[in-house]
Amino acid sequence: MTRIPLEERRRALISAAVRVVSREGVAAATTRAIVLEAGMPLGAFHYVFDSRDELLAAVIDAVTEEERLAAEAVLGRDTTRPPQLNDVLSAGLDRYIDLLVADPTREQALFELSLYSLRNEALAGMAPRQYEIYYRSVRRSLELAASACRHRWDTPVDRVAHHLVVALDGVTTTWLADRNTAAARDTALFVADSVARLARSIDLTSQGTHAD
Amino acid sequence: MTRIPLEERRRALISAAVRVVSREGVAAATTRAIVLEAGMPLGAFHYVFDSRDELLAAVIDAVTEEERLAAEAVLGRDTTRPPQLNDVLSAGLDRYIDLLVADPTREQALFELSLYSLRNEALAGMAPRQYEIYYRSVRRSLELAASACRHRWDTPVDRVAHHLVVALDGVTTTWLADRNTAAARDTALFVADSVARLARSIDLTSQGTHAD
DNA sequence: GTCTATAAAATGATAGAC
DNA sequence: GTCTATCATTTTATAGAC
Repeated sequence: MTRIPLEERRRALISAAVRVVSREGVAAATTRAIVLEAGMPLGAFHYVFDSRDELLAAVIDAVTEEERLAAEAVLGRDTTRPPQLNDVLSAGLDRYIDLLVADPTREQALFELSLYSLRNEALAGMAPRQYEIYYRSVRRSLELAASACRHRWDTPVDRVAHHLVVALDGVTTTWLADRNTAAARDTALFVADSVARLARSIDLTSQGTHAD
Repeated sequence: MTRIPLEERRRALISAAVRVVSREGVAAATTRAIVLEAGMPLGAFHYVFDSRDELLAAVIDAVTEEERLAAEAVLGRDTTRPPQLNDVLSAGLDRYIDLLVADPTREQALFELSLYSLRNEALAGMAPRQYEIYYRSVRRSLELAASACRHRWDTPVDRVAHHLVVALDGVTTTWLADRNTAAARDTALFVADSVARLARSIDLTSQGTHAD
């Protein structure tokens, strides 16, 4: 038969695994289900990966990278460019909720993979790395947002980023459970206002939202 | 052999399942592992439950009730009774983080069970019920806290409770991944201050934290 | 009711023909 | 390299002896 390059097969298997995990969960992502999704024979799996866990590690890396790109697209660029920082943050959070509602199983898969890695010694260290990337990505977006609104962060931006990732995670897990979109958006607005208080205007030292 | 009452056996199996799920995760909580933990023969499992999923549903109910009691103990009663609402909230959140750090696998198990129920039709409806209980429990604690501090909530307390459950969930998932306790406590403080702004003093209409 | 033995199905991984 | 066939385990659930 025609030989398929190793890298191509690897990408195909990771891509198939992402779809299966998202659609049916980590538990259902068996080697059989994955190769079926990829249209490969079962034996082909071990051309590339030594074990299922080795594939899942690659899957975590792949979805983390996708999530990073999505986060920067959602929080980073803003077409309307409103002057108020809380409006920028609120718009970003609202767009994240749009993504969540549009594809709930994807966000659920991220949590399942993260929790799975915490239970598995072979995947130790994946979760801290995954979240380090989230923090960095959100921090970068916060710096851009403040800059665009002519604000500066009074609180170290690392801490602000941590607050925001906590809020994103919490909104996601609660919405996945209760599907109350109105409540999620209401909390997003509260978070945007609260976080915006941690910055002040560059232009006028005594103006803008005061710190206390 | 001596006959064991059905209810007693049921309690023993649920209790054993809680320990196994907490210690090793939902995936490892097989019927074999559970009856081994309970010191029963494999066949005894089906005296009580028709299936593994039926047991897991009972487990979710049990841990949700335990979590409700823990939440009210943590956020509700406060021995020092400080006058400032943000201090009461901050102390409550700090005590929750103490519990999380002391027994991380327990909190992880709650998420695993919740996500598992979302993937399984036989357990449909468990997650919304679980979170409804959390919301009610936190709302009750918020009412007590405000009352003790002679404050009233400007925002409907249902919404405040939702904000707080989001924060608790987010602090938990991020800490489980990165184990950064200092960052978790820092965000807890930020949440306490932000949430406290949603209430104002009963005594003086124009005093207390203003709403905007 | 109790519990051993086993059925029936699914899984990760591999052997071996081509 | 490719892929079928199969191994060895593990799983839920049940049958049947006592």
